[in-house]
Amino acid sequence: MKYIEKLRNSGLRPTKQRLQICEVLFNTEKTFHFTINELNQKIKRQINNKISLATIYNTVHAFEKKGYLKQIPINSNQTYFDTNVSHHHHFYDLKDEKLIDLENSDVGPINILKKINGKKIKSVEVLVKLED
Amino acid sequence: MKYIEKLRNSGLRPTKQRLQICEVLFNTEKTFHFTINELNQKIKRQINNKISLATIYNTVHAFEKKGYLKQIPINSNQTYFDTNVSHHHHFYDLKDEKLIDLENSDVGPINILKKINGKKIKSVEVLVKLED
DNA sequence: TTCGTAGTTTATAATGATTCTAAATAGGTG
DNA sequence: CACCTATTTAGAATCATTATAAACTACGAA
Repeated sequence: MKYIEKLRNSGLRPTKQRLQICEVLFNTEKTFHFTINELNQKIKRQINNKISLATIYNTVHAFEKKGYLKQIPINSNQTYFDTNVSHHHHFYDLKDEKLIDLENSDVGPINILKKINGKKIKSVEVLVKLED
Repeated sequence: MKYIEKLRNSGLRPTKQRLQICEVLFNTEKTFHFTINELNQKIKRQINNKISLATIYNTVHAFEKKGYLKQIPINSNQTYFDTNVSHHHHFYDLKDEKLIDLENSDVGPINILKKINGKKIKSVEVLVKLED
């Protein structure tokens, strides 16, 4: 299994549940956006197996801490995650409530002119809201 | 009262509660960021009067719909609002969990090169995460 | 291989923000 | 004033997320 090393290298034991979640999240050409609830549905369908919601929350948060997933800053009642952890941005379609990737190369360079004393910039994220 | 017309013009009846909330939100030099919970505390202190939480939620959402308040896109368990409705951006201090305004003029022009068919750009918001 | 221990998983309860409900109250118009 | 509708309210309901505590598992050491 190709995910065993990945997990071990981050200090996460490669358990059955984590490997199955890896399959669902990373064993695909495309990256995608999801909520915990959507992921739960996808696991049930794809792995044909139920993993406890608590485990899914734990695992997603562990993966996020290790940099395998990114949280997307958006106002929603649910938290959105992204399997694309490269530096990029998002469109948010207000009508369809859908996220669309906006690659870094599709946004001109962003220059933050203001500095905050004693703080470093960790990330710069752009959210472009779309309407019809 | 200077807020009566403002409310009436948006089709909102100028009730005692709404006027008091206006006082707390807009009767100040400075704009600020708040959660519903923080607003509730501020009302209790400043107006020395309790307004039902349901009313505060209703009013804040009504004001947001009318463009008197803006929701700030950020991942938090609580929703943040901003009394500064001009086009601007935010720093988010990850350690202190505090928002700081980033004026439009402090960010170079942002050029979105990708277009989505049939959709117009409604807003472009930048979130700059800060660490120590 | 077996053991021991710390890491994981799980069902379920708890939490906390937000929304809903239904009854009481208040604005505004005739 | 009289009426009708918008608004307020306390409290219940909802829903995502987190905590709990018991059962289970990975894995290094003996």
